[in-house]
Amino acid sequence: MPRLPNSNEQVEARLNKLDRLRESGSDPYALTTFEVTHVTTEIRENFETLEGEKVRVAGRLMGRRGMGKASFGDLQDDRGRIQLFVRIDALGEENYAAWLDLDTGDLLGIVGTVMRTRTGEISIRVASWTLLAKCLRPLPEKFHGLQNVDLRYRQRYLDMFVNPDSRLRFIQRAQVLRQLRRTLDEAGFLEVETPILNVIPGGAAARPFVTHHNTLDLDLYLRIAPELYLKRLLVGGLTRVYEIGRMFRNEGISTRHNPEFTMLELYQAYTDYRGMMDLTEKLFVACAEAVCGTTELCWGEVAIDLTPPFRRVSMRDLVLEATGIDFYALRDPVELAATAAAHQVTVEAHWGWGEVFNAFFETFCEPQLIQPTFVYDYPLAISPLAKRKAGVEDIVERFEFFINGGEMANAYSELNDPLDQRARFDDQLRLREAGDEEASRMDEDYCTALEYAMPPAGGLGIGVDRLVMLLTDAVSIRDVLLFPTMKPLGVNAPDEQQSREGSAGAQTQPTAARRSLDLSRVKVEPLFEDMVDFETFSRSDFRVVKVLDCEEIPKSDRLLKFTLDDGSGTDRIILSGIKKYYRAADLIGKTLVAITNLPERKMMGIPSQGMLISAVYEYDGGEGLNLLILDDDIPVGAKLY
RNA sequence: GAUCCACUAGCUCAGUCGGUAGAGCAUCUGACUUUUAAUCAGAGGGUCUCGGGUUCGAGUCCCGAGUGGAUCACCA
Repeated sequence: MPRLPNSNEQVEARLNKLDRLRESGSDPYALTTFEVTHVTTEIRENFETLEGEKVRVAGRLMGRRGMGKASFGDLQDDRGRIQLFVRIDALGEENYAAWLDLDTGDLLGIVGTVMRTRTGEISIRVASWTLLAKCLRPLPEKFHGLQNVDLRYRQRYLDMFVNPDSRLRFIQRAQVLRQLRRTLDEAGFLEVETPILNVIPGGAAARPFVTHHNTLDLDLYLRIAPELYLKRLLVGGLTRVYEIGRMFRNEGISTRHNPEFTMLELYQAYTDYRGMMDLTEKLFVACAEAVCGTTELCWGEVAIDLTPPFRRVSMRDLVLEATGIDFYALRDPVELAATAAAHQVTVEAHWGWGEVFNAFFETFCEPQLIQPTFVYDYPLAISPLAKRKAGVEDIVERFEFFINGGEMANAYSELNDPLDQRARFDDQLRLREAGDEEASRMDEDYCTALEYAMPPAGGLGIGVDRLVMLLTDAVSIRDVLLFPTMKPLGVNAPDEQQSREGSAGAQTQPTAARRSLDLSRVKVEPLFEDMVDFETFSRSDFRVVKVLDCEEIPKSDRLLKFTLDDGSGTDRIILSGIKKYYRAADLIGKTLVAITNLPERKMMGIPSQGMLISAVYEYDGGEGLNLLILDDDIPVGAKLY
């Protein structure tokens, strides 16, 4: 019987070593401290002064090369590796034997002197060592590391100590965050924190995650953007604010999207989107120099040159250049539709000029924006929080910043006209009512804030994960997230969670129908080929009914007797042959569907007034059946069409 | 959500035409007092992701499921 799940002979061998250690009185998990005087990289960098000196280092044993009465090992700490040199005559026979019993992955404290080997490798001659924690599982292959991307994400801790690139990437991520803060702090910005739990998710067009506060009995949303809170702070008198934090959007996952991601948003009073372009340049250059030491980068197959100034071009000019169409001169709806059709741009029914203009940009221009490019002057229709551009109808002062065909930043001259803002929210509400789930919601308090006057300001949002991807040459956003969102495996899988909750007592249904089915074993009846006309169909009266009482018919092994409320005020009795699928008591109070205008029929001497509707199918050779159980909110007597 | 691809030992990967499951690293045993992807000799280790089907016989062919990856859609 293995002592650990997912055990194997290698795990057992390590467990046996653990047993021997404990029997000999040294518990490898008992130590609490170890004094460390140096890290590995320091020793290598300062070898001249440290040679022959005593050092104390700690880390993980990664490689071992035994030579009989002497042996080598590689000790890895958070900065790098250093070689250990161990000799039997330094440790004594017993202690040397214990050293040989160590495994790769074990965490060690080392005391020794700095030396250089015959081949020139800077090493530590081990005088004594301590096992700080025993590693019970074998390490991935030492040369190739951990390649399986699934395992790298699910077991990031393994990935991090086995693949140096991975560890480096997260160190660089921290450098990016530090540099963003440093640059903004030096420019007089104040870092603030605004709520993640929002009553109204605003500031972007995205589907939110919903959660619930029990005490307030209130549905709350995880923020999709901090924008509306940060701009309230401008009203409050702060002139330069920023927030770096996690946003949550309930949307697809891709190499550039994760449901939770990190965004930098900042607002600066008394400037506009041109000021934000300058600041974007400054931030990108500062981060590139801090992390890469240069502004000439490589991202996958492409060379990216971040040397300022970055290209600035209007959306109008880009589309004109790519397609020959001047959207500023294409205001007629009929002409617009014809142009879209001619260019095979798919248009949705409710789209106006702005949406079509944007679709042209996205289709014909966006993928070509490889080198850093500010695209400015966006359609008003897709920018409900941005200020109108003077002199051009339906255009706002907004830019998006692109690198390698992807959006890296988004900025506006912020809309501070309270009446216009209110009208824009109203427009969004109309879209929402028309079914656009991502249209903004009205934020009454935000409108009120604007009524107290918000200074003219520029606002900027930067996708921090994408910036880190660029600076660390990562192809997938998951490579720059420590723990990217994954579907759970094993005990945490959704199916298992359900069955656990079920066995906890809340769900008592014993039926075969409730368990999850192996769909490959389900067979259903072929669809009918004979058609029924609508009139015939609509003469069948399907009604929502509630089970007032349900009892088993004593002498029948199939029948249950239902007393039903069908909304008519008179109880309806229906007998149904589903006893082997459901227990009578479990069905009391359920909301079901019955057909109520069938001729009365006696079963076991009792008249049955209709049929309850079930789903039937063949499962594994036998019959499968599920009664249609509806949401209890549906009113009794409601007619089904 | 759609399409394509992957899943074989702890890890990295082979596996031919459908015919007894392979290597390297790792592990275990032995040799070796300056190696560094140490070396040398030997041994053990497999629910071929899961469930069906075809077949005398399936890692291999077919169907379904799971997880992951890529592309597309979505993400103004």
